Amino acid sequence: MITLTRKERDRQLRKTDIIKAAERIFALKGFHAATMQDIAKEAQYATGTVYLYFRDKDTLYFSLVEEKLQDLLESVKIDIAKVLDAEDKIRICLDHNLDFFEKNQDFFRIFLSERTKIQVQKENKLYKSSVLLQYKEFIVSLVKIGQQQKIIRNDYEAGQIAEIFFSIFVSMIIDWFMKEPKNSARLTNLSGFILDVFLRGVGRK
Amino acid sequence: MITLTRKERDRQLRKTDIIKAAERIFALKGFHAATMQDIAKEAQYATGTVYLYFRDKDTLYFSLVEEKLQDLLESVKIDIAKVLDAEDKIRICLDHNLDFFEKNQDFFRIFLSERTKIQVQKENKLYKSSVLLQYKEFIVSLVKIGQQQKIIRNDYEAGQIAEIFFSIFVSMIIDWFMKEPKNSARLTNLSGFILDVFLRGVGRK
DNA sequence: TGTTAAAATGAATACAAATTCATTAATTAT
DNA sequence: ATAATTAATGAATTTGTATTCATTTTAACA
Repeated sequence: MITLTRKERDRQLRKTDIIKAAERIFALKGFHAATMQDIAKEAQYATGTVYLYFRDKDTLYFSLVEEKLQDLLESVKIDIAKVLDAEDKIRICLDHNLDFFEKNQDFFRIFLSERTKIQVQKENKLYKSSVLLQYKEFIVSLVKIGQQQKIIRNDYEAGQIAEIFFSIFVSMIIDWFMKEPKNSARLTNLSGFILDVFLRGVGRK
Repeated sequence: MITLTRKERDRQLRKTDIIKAAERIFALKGFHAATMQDIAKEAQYATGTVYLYFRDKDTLYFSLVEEKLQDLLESVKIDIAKVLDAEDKIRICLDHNLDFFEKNQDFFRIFLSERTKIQVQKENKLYKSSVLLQYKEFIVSLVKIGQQQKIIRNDYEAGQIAEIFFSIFVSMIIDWFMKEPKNSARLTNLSGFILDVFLRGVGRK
């Protein structure tokens, strides 16, 4: 049975190769303008080969989003469990995200366009990005911990506050990406600023 | 020459009809999945007729975005000029936007997907959504007024703060849209909450 | 009311790209 | 080493839809 396992591993490696290529192409051209040929070429395979690993273009796209987000979410969860203080948890979550997206700029572009979609209909199948939902749920849970520990107001809904937290840091990443020359400063340097704005606002006093 | 003018007016009316139909279809299906046939049908014209009014699909799409945003921006600017206090200006801007997007929910979906793009390449032509840029510039100018009047911190860049303001209110609109049953409460009711979070943050103290 | 011009139609065309599949190459087993 | 199995190839097929244009309908005008 060792043979089977190695085969499986090989197959997985090739899938990952294709996903990496797809990531670059989708980020560069967007979902529709990216062709399966582009992706195959980038991955150094023939067009048909991609179809041996992914049923169709949608499946490839969703596998990519799910896999990446899953990785991010898992690693954030592990690190967050190490501390008890809510503000620390939030800071760690933020740092992790900033670090992740700095290292995965291609994926960030894809992530951005996914953010508002959540689900996509094709024929009679309905693909839901369950990980994106989990991701959002996770942030809500963080906010709730903050509310319990009294560092976050509880006269506002946790869902709304989570949405605000999320949108602030996403907007700061966008802002960072826009600036030339890229990679001038580390994105993680913004973590203090973002947390400050989130907790204390931008008011003068 | 009266004939010519009336003709022009008629033509404009038909263009607006088509834009309204396009708005519904693009919002429902997204740019790529929306077909020119869908749009023509929705506008109660034949497919070819649409092409008598808009060169191609991209042009139709951009006309729609530009026209709508232009309207919003103009009306906000007019109302804002009526007051001098920065916080009043910001509140009016907010109210206007919330009211506008509540009344133009289809357009909001389109707006969302435009937000991060700004420009689109087709063949050798480059379409820039200049109004979206103007819109963002306008918010930056509001923030600067706030900084001058000392209600907004000036140790942060106006551009960044504008991005934050923008993203907070967009995220609150998304949140409102998600909630069922729709239209439960007026979106404009959120204006106080948003302004509060923006200026004072979500911290407990 | 008949003639001409403008507008609308929608089937036909063009084209791009997703997907398939008969063929070829590479691996594995004997 | 050879056969059998599995993987890869990429040209051909299929599909979907933007765009065109010959024809029909409507409006303008005398």
